[in-house]
Amino acid sequence: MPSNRKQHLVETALKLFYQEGFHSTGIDKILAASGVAKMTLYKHFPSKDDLIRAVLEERDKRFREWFFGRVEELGNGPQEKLVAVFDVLTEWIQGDDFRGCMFINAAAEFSSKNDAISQVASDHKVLMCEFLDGLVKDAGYSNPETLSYQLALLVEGAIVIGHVCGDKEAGAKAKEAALVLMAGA
Amino acid sequence: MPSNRKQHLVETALKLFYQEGFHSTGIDKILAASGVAKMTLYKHFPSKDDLIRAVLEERDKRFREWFFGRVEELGNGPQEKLVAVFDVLTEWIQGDDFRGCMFINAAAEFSSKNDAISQVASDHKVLMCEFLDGLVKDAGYSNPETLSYQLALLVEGAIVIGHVCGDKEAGAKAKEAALVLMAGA
DNA sequence: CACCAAATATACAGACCTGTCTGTTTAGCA
DNA sequence: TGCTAAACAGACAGGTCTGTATATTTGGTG
Repeated sequence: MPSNRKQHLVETALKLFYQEGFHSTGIDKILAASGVAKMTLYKHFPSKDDLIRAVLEERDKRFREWFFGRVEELGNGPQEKLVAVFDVLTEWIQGDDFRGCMFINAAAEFSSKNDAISQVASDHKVLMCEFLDGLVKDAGYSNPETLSYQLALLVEGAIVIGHVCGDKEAGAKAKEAALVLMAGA
Repeated sequence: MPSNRKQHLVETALKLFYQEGFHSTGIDKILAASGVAKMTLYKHFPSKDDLIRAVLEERDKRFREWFFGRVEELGNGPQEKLVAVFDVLTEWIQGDDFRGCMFINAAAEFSSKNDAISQVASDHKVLMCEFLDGLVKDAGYSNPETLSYQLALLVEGAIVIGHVCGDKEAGAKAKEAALVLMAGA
């Protein structure tokens, strides 16, 4: 095992940043939790910001992999997959470790002047929207961009209400709304 | 003028916390920007957390006052007011100083272990939902709770996408979706 | 075994942050 | 004018944070 230290650092930081936030999680806490030496961290990541960016990119990769994969598992046709999006969303929100969307949280913590981090957050949301857009197009709706954007609004709304208000039913309620919008489109 | 210092502190902190985040804004920055002495701050607020709570409570008060008032201005009947919600939302998102919802941002920055701050954020969202619920009931919809929750999802979704992706049209697009949901209810 | 690169422990610099302490100045009011 | 309470300036304590320097230990490979 060559340098799985780097991966291990990202892993640990991912968990801590998500659970406690970026500013609240100091480098030392990540080092203690991972059992890695400080010099090793700074060899792989020139600064904390670089580590944060790496963590966000990893999170984006994993989350989309999980989310998209789960949607494919649950839904058979394109129409069913579209509905499954909201079942997967519900699964996520109802999970014990749910603490909102890491990218929304990052955008909240880093003002827009931190372009690099804000950009990763924005990119993630764009990729999520594009996934929805693909499903809507596959399902053959007219005006697909309109519908997919509207479904994205519901997804983001459910994440926020699920997090801020702790409403575990936010995903299920978003699903109901989505069905209305899909029926009307 | 006796103790408008306290109010002035809240004012300055409100602006800085919203623009740059809570952790990124140090006490000293607030003092420098407001021209108030440190001892004065700590006389009125025992800790930074107390100041943050006071700021959030003030923000909640002002924001709802502005938002609700603006909705009343723009809409005549209950139905029109419901639509106006999304016009006011759009106004907000399109404003130059828009940096998302301060309560979503607070919830992101303070993990749920900080009960007091998370509670203020949750309370704010509940009050916003109740406002929507009142409008929906006035408009005479059946299943008002269902519709008002769905509209709330759209509102929160638009705030998030408007912030994270910088999409100034998020409010207008949420309005379209709202009209579909209202027509289907 | 010997070598070498990687990772380690640990101390430290320097910045910043919250919160306190001390003494001075201001401003309203009798 | 003189009293009083509030706000002031500014130094300081104590902690935490990021990032660096140094010297030691590990672990894989010839």
